[in-house]
Amino acid sequence: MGTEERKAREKERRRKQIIDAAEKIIFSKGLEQSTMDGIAEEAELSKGTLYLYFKNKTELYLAITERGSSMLNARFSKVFTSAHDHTGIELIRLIGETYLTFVRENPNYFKAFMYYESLSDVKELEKSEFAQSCEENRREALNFIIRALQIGMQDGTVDDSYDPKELAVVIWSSTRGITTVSHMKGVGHHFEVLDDMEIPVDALFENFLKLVGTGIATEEARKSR
Amino acid sequence: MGTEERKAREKERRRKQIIDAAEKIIFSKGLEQSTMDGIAEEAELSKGTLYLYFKNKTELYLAITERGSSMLNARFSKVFTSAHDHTGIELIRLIGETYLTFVRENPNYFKAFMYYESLSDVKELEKSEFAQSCEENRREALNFIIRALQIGMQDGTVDDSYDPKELAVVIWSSTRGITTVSHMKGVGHHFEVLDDMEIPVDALFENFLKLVGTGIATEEARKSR
DNA sequence: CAAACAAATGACTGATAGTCAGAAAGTGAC
DNA sequence: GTCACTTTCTGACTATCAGTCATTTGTTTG
Repeated sequence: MGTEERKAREKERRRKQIIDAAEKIIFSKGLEQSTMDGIAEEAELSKGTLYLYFKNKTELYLAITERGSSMLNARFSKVFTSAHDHTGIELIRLIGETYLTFVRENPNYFKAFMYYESLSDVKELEKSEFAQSCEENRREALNFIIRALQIGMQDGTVDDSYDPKELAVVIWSSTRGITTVSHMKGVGHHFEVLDDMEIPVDALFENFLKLVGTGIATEEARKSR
Repeated sequence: MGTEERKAREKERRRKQIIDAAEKIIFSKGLEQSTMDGIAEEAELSKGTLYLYFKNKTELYLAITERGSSMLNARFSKVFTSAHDHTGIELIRLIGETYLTFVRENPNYFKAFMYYESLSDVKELEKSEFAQSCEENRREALNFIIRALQIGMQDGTVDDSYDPKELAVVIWSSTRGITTVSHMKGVGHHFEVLDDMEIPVDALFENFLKLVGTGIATEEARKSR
């Protein structure tokens, strides 16, 4: 009998329903301004039920974060599956573009990422399945970059004097910095400097790609531009 | 009569006294776990008094953030005043090192920076003198980088095909990414990947510098390494 | 010294995260 | 169909804490 299965499925559906409601509320008002009562109402459930599915408010927000991070990874994955004839350095560029596009299209998920990274109650996080999954996604994302770099070192478009793992982390981190800034610019007040200087996000990203591109290119690749 | 002056001075002292207490409490327990009552007790004042000096809890934390950002800028400033015989690219390296060292020595201030950047209630921030000052500091920090780049373009250590302003923002942002990651590694749970891969923060930073160094170097500078 | 002003207090209020005893719904055996 | 049992859900309740404000305490000045 598939009762067990069905139960599990229904539990999943409830979970999704709650996350959906939470997203709707939190994405529109921000985490602080959102109440569990409000989310419960949106989900057409009582507050108590929310706590049957999520340990607390943070955990619920982490579920949203996890959803975002999985969406992002799915896009990274697509870069590899849908584009076979690219050089390593092109793949790196594509990954960067994918990231930036994601942040532009989903500023709220990125905000969730930022919140997640600002948490530091280690014990809380260690226990959370969602946080675990976020870490797993991060690991996977890094592997995409490592793969791209290795491809580049094979096809001669990436300087192989770097350790691919170390370089991957560097690229990942610095890209994260760029996306953070471009996110903040969208969100207002922050980084008025960019407006003062009249620097559009695109120019920022292009310069970053030029910098990274030049920085990791092989001698030959640099010359042939 | 210097009564007015003395009053102003005393007001400043109270302010400082409150920020000191807030720092002590918040740095030890984290923002969420800290209460205004607790801070008031530490400051040997009543809660009401806190609100005479700071509009709300966030504003008080912003004051701490501002303090941190000023400390950081003071260090940047020192790079320029205490080291005259450096090339542009060396200055860039020194600024990066200064930043990273600051984050290592003051993870709590950096955490405050991260919190600040996660805020997005624009109206709140626009009104805050502390947020304004943080933005001013950011502007100043960027100017240090721009100056270093211009020096480098003059002395031939930095590729002058970049726009110095744009490049400065790129360097600032990506460095921010690196420091964020190195901060997170210190704080635990986050970025276990780094441990798995056995990548120390120093290696990360060295690679980043190599990347940026190569990326912005002039043809000649690259050859002469 | 007393009136006027300024600074500080802490009891109070409102909001809300999180709990829990009990209601409602579902399940399955007879 | 109904009864005993399990699972899911509910919403009133509690504890906590940010922020307020009427009152008190301290200071200045004519």
